[in-house]
Parts: sequence; C-alpha cells; structure tokens
Amino acid sequence: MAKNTKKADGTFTFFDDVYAVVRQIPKGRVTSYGAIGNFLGTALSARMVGWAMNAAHNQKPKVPAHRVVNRNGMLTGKFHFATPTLMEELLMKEKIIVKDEKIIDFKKHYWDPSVELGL
DNA sequence: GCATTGACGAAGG
DNA sequence: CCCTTCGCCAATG
Repeated sequence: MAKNTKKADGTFTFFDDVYAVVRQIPKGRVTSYGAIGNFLGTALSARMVGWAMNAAHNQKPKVPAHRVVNRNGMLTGKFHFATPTLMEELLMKEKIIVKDEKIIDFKKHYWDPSVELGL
C-alpha cells in the first residue's frame, strides 16, 4: 500500500496513506503513530503521522483515529476528538481498557501494520 | 527565511 | 511509567 504514493512535486500523499492504514486496524486493536510511519516509510518522522491525523476528522470515511495512540499507549489525541471523552468511549466499546488516559495491556492490543499487513 | 509549534520517538535518568 | 533532551519534518506567522 501506498509507500510510493507521491505527487509530481514529490510530496507524499501522506493523508491518504495514513487514513488507509488506520482504517485497516481491526477492532479491539490499536497501533502507534510510529508504527504507521514505519509502514509508510516515514518512520523517522512520526510527527508527520500525527499531523496528518489533524486533518483526519475532515475525511468523509471517518478514520478510526481512536485506535491510534502514541508509543506508550497514551490517548494523547483525545482532545482533538469531538469530545475529550469520545476516544476512550470508542476504545471501551472495542473491549480496550483505558485507565488514566492510557491503554491497559497496550502490547496485547498492539497491531503493527508492517507485520499484520505483511510488509 | 527564521522561529515556533506539534495527535511523536528514542535514549538516559 | 514519567521527565528531560534531542531529532524529525511540515505548517504557520
């Protein structure tokens, strides 16, 4: 998927790629920005993944951004959702336990695109 | 064009 | 796991 997706200018279609990957995260699973970045080839700049997510809420096919957290499993982006509680609410529905802004057993729920999707 | 900021990551403590 | 420092790249002022 999309690693080579770039415009004529050389600008990667970062948004599309990120959204595409995030949408493929199975229910009850979560991943980190770095993992997505790694899969897209922008591993060194995980910030760009997060930045791309900034526009995610504008996307027509809603991106399950609640399944994307930082490397520690912390819901760092919860304040960017419609409501600050929406993120953990959604995660709870997927049987993911969130305690104190963090995901319990993060490693157990971890979903690496470069592995699960078969890099 | 430089400085600041950011839904981050790794390493050291 | 939390904190600090540094690095990363694009957007913004």
